[in-house]
Amino acid sequence: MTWIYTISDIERDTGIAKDRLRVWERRYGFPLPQRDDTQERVYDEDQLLRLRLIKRLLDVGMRAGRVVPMPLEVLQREVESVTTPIVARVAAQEDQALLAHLVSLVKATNRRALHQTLMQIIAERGLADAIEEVIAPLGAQVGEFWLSGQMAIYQEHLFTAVVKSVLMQAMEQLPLQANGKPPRVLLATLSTERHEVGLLMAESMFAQAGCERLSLGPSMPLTEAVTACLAVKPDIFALSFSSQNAPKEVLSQLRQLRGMLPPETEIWVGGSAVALRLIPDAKVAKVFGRAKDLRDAIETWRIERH
Amino acid sequence: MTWIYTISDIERDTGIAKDRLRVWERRYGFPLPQRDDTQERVYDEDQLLRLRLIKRLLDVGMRAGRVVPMPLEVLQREVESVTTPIVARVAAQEDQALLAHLVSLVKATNRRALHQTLMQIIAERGLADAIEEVIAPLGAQVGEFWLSGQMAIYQEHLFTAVVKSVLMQAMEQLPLQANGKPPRVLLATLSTERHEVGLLMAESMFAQAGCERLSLGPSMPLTEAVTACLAVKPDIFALSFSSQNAPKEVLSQLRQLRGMLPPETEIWVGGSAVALRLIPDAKVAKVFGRAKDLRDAIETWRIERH
DNA sequence: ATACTAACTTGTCTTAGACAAAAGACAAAT
DNA sequence: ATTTGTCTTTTGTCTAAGACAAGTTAGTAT
Repeated sequence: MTWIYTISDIERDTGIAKDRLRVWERRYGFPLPQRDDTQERVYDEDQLLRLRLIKRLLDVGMRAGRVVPMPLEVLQREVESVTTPIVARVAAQEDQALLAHLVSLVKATNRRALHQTLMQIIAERGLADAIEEVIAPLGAQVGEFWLSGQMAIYQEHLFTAVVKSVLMQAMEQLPLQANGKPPRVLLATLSTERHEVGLLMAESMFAQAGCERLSLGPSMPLTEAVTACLAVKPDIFALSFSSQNAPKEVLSQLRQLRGMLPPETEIWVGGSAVALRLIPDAKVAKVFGRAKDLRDAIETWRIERH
Repeated sequence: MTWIYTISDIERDTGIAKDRLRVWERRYGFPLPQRDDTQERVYDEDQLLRLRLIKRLLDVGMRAGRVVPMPLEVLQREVESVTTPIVARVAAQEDQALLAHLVSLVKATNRRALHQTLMQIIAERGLADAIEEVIAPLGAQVGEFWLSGQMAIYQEHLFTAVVKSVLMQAMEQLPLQANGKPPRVLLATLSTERHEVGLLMAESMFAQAGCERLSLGPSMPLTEAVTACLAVKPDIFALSFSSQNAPKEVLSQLRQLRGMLPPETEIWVGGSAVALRLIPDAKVAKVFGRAKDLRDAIETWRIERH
């Protein structure tokens, strides 16, 4: 069975806006969908696949004029060359076997075993190290497998669901007396963001450090995030942006936020969004590339402020 | 300081598509934004506020032509009159005080106390009863408070975050030997859906009943949900639709699903979406209005099939 | 009352042109 | 050799008004 898609379906699936799809068609000649009886665009499976790869390459900063007209094989080659080095350097040598095992559990949709194994790793290494050394690298690897078609989206979702459950459970099991120390942190993702795991990993790092934390969960409208921040008055407002976000949007939202929040509230951001590497001056927000940096930054904050 | 918004900001914040905003302007004369120096629409705080209320009334099934032109005061009155009766009938008399207390914890953004109290209630009543008697009614009440403006969105998010954590934790703590019984259930929400709590409550009910369950979490693209279903071959595919979904979309997605899935896979749906009340025949999907019905249905399924 | 048809509502699609912001290219200045 | 400034190209999103398919309501006939 082969499926067909409307322009809305494609937008929902790939995150590429309708206007953008139409203008690509006009300018680059791709995608050139069929039309139905009322002249409306009808896309096929192949086009969806290509568009997913295109989105991924745009997300890492390539330009539309170069990427959009590429045939499927070239796209696959490009994506591979972009992602392979990431996966390779993401985990320590000695954990590669463990990662392979965990990946196999995801592929077998073995929820129970995956959950147990991850909980055990957290028990052995501690929450922060488990995230840095195993969970984050595993997430990167699962993402790459999904992209290259070696893993179905539902398996990636399953993985995400298990990780969420594991992290929440692990945070609840942290010793209680460690909680409530400064800095006070408010966590959220803004409304364009659909990925919650990055935020949970950040929250876990704060929890491990004993910070007093309050997570609003995913998808807060910008204005509401500001309201929350003014009410809660945290020391730090922590945000997570996945690579699915348009760089433009990320920067504009961060600038708006910085303008609306009182200057004494620090903004810390993390995640895989490219835009974060482009934030020019630290006056807007403090950017974190790796979980480890977050741990150090909390230490530094405490030394400086207390 | 008063903020202004572009049409994109408004779309992001309210979830109303740009096309829709423009056509409302043309047809109903609202919102009539100012224009900037390049003739682009500039919305103000008041318009955003009105649009948020309008969206809520549309979500409960009112028609655009009636709602969109309403002035602010009328909108507020309408919202109030819609929500009050719902809250009144939602919980048993003897739990009203408890609910009021829990609401006060949400309003005080007291995450810790809320979490502890809910866990305690689950320990006393069991997961299923706690959901039916306390968590679901509380959710309804929080939703209505949010709707009527007595509670900020961030407080609703906070509540949601705590409930997610509580339910996940509670499910993990269920006795292991109770798991693995039929029916096998696959759970998901489709890609338009942003609300995860309804799904988690459903999952909890299945978990309490000892069903073998696999949750794909929120926001699965329709075609991927089908792929997952064909791979996992569950007895039941359970879906949750919140009221934020356009009724049109819900019905069309359910019809598509029913067409794509093998007939022996039952489709069970629940949630606050208005469209669910319109599903005419049980051939498309089995609809659940209350958590209790789900419990009964699992029993019935077991008797009929085993 | 019920069923059927007709009229109205409403959201989303269509077209093509315009333009601002970002990125790239390249020369001049430090 | 790097930085700085300017010019050009790229790219996404805005604009307009029209069309139409589903869904909803109203009206008529049975």
